[in-house]
Amino acid sequence: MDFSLLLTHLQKNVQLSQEEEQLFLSKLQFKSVDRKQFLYQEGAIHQGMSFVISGCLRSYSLDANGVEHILQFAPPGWWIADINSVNNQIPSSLNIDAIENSTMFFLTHQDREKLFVAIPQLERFFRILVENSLITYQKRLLDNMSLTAKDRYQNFCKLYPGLIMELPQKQVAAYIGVTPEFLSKMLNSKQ
Amino acid sequence: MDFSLLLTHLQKNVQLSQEEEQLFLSKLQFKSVDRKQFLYQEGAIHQGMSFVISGCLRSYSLDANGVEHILQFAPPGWWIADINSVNNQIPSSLNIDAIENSTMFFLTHQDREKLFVAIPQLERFFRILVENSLITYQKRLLDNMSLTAKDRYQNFCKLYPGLIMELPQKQVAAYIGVTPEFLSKMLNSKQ
DNA sequence: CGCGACGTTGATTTGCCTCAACGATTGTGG
DNA sequence: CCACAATCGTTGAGGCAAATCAACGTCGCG
Repeated sequence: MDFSLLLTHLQKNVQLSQEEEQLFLSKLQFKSVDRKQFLYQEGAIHQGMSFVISGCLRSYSLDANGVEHILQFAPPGWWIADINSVNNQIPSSLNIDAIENSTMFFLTHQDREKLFVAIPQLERFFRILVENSLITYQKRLLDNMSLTAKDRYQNFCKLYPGLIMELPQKQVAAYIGVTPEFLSKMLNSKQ
Repeated sequence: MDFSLLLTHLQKNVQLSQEEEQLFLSKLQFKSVDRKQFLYQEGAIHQGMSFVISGCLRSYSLDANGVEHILQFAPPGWWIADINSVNNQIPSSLNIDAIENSTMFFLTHQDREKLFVAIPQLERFFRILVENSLITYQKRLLDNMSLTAKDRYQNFCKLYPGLIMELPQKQVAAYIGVTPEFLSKMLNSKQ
């Protein structure tokens, strides 16, 4: 099992002792999800969060008309979860599925709570993680309120520079908040 | 100095010893900001976060055309800050000002960091706080992508039930992401 | 009182959506 | 290995939600 990606990520933010590190890693469950398969679906109570090792996951909701709106992509090195469902143990309004065949480390809510008691620094790690996440969502919300679709597309290209190549256009459209048709016209119109 | 609102808020999430509680409170600076005055402006490096005791603050950005987009209202019992500027000590892209004459407890980034070392449970408190905040921003983002202005308005009424009464309509418009003119027409059209 | 901020209303415009049709590509089973 | 279905991107015609611009009434406040 290759923990190097996760450990690098961890050590960038906090320092754990050998024992703490081992305890943390021991709680992780390896999972793999094939392309187009769900990790969790809307309506289910999601049991934990995933740290993606390979492939790519996404979380999205379906609106009243059945249209997908993508909240997040999770390429390797990213965490993904429906925090609301996991933390409060309530049915999720999100779907999480794999865009490509993917592998991940999975941490249940219960295990995470136990780890927080045993390893206070881990709580610090997740606080930092979530604060950074909050910053990006606040920025994205303001961008959605103030920018045109074209500008949001360019922002997307910067945020996920590697991803833009290998992602179907309709996924990008569902992320920046336009229809696939409109994105197509936008990209093919001069200027 | 009346800490009761803050202490209630704190005790709902974590248990601190008497000494820890005192240490925490000792780091808070009382501030008051008059109506229409800034706590911090765009371009400045924001120094900390505020817990509102009375009145109401707001954070917002100005877009390329000078239009305001409101990220958050903070009535009594709410925290407000530009986390990105505070955490990373970079110039803010947000303004924070007072809608009404307001009072608050102010906690600097430096003091908060010191407190996290002395009181691990406080790090837990803020992790929980930020996770809940993240949940609401994720929901708001999805709402912005999938709902009509009318539905967003109704959501707003639920989220800030007391506030809707005393808030100028144009502030509500700047929060839900429509022009004041359109909100006016929306509210005055039957159905 | 008079000014400035706010809400209202109307005419017009526009960014983006809807629906529909049609190639191109992919992948899958016979 | 080919045939067919499914998925995706493209393009066009038309429609709608919301923006823009402008004018005007009202109110609170210095």
